[in-house]
Amino acid sequence: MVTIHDVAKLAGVSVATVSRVMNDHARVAEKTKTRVERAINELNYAPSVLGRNLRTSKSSLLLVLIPSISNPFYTEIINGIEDTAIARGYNILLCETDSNPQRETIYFNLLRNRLAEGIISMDPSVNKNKLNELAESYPIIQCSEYDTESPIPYVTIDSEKAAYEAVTHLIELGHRKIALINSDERFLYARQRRNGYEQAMKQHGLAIREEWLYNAPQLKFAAGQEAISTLMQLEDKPTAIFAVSDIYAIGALKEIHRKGKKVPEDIALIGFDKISFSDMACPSLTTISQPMYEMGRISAEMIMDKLNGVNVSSKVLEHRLVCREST
Amino acid sequence: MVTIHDVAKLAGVSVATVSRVMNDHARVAEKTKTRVERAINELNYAPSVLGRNLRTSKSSLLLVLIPSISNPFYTEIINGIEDTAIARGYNILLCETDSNPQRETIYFNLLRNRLAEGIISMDPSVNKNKLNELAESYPIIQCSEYDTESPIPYVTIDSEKAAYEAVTHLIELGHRKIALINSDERFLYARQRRNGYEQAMKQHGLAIREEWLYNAPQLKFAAGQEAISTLMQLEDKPTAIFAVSDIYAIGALKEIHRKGKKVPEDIALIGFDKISFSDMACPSLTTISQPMYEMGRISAEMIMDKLNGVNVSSKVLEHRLVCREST
DNA sequence: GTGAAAGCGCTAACAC
DNA sequence: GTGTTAGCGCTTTCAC
Repeated sequence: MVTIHDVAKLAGVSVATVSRVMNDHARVAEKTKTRVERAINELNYAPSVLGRNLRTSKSSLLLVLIPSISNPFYTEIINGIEDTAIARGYNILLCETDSNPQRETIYFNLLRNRLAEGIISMDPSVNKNKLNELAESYPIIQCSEYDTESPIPYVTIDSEKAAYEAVTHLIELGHRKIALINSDERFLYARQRRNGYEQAMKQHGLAIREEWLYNAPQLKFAAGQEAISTLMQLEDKPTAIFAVSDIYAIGALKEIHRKGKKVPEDIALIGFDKISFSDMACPSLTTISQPMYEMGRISAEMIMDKLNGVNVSSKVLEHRLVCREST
Repeated sequence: MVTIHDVAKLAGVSVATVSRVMNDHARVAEKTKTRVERAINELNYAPSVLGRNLRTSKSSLLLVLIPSISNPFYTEIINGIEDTAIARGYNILLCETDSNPQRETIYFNLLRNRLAEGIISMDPSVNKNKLNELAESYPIIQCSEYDTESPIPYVTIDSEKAAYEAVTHLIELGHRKIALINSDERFLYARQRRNGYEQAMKQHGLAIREEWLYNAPQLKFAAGQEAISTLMQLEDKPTAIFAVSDIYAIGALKEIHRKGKKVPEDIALIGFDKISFSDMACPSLTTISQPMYEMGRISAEMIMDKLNGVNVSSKVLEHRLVCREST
């Protein structure tokens, strides 16, 4: 491995001068600079991030915590984070937590070790206490999912309102029996979307039947399919379904077809997120569009502001109802 | 930040002893050990990866290079890599290259800096010269896409044979006019799958018409849709299509429906990869299944073997034709 | 069994 | 403008 010493030797200068050239700090004579740069090129020198970090406590690395890489919702957010971070000289360390506390600890330690400078967390099941503790010393932003009790700034949408609008859309189409396919209600967004659903139902004087409320165990297509199997066995079947994720909606769509029913004629269906595949489903999915890329971009900007000592405050972005063929 | 010195002070020992306890190296007196461990817990000490790496040139970090995080094909491979790596005490630094040479350089430097110990590359458009040069000094594995000219070990499938089987499947169903939706043929897999397509056609005495060969500019649903727009304008329309990625096939499916045609009655369609969406499409997609998770697992094992000085050799895994409703 | 000290590659304060 | 040097947090010889 070629070090700063090798470069200094070849250029006939001190390591300090090489360092100065690398970081173009103090004024270095044009001639010396050229000589050093030539040496750098000749040796194909790349400064050790390790040595530099150890000295400066800066790593230009951001930790991004996601529960699973397999959900297109997250990948779109990550695109936003990554573009923004890279433009400002930062890189991303993508950490799939799998909602596993042990993995979380590993990643948290990277932060405490100064290997990373801050965290953008999208993990709903993250250890909140630890995260709050960490947030006292390090820049942390929550993206999408957040903790109402915590002072950690977040970027999100108004899930309750969005859910309210989704269900209202179904009601306006004439539906009275509307089921909800929800996630695990340990998650804030799941509770919020349920609230939105209930509000819309109540406000229109519609009954909410316990049996129309389905909580999926995992964020997978299969969960949407299973939800339909359950709901279609009911005596009093729903005529419309609000799924809190496109993933569930797509699974549901598949299963409805398999049962020989039609969307939206027999059952209307609305999803949430507007993942790219939602437009490829047939019929294409009516859904609530989240500004995923934008959420990523803003999270990244917020954390880099924090890194620079700028005060940041939480942001709630706009969602949008996208009417397509499934309603 | 609490350092090894703080622990040493509190425990009333030297930093060397703390280090020994941390790495349970030399024999440390049971009593001293307990004392040190108590201090570690009390201070909530986590050793600095930076300091350690600088000293040992080990980071327990693996670089994973992918062109884009948005493709479910890659995410499934990453799951395999991650599970395997974590089980062996390694972590993943996921690097989205966007096929951008500048980003690649950043990530390559992480390796040269000893911030990462090895690379698993899935990037087909990676700078091959640089990668080969790097491979002389560092453990590198190519996953899925590889370079025939290079000595770098790889894990992949037999794309040519798989394509041959896919097309043969269509021919056996009675199709004579078969189109190919291919990727950019700069990529090896694209050339291989084209070869497989041509072999199958020739062997069955079928004509290959230039106009049935479509090369998509990007790996997006839209590319599959555009392919259909083009193919359906032909005078001599194909009756079946082999798409080298499920992404193209799903886009194609959508566009075929939009044009009021039916799959498989009017046009049969076969994809490649068996991404999770492929089963949610309607009709569900016939496709070539790649053992993505397995490819990831094996890549990770290979690179960790290399890290331990074990010799590794390239592996070609089995694919499988999965017949579903689109053919 | 434990401590002292060198040194990994780098930056920055201080000297000249 | 440039060089000398201390020291970031850690591991590992070498003494004792």
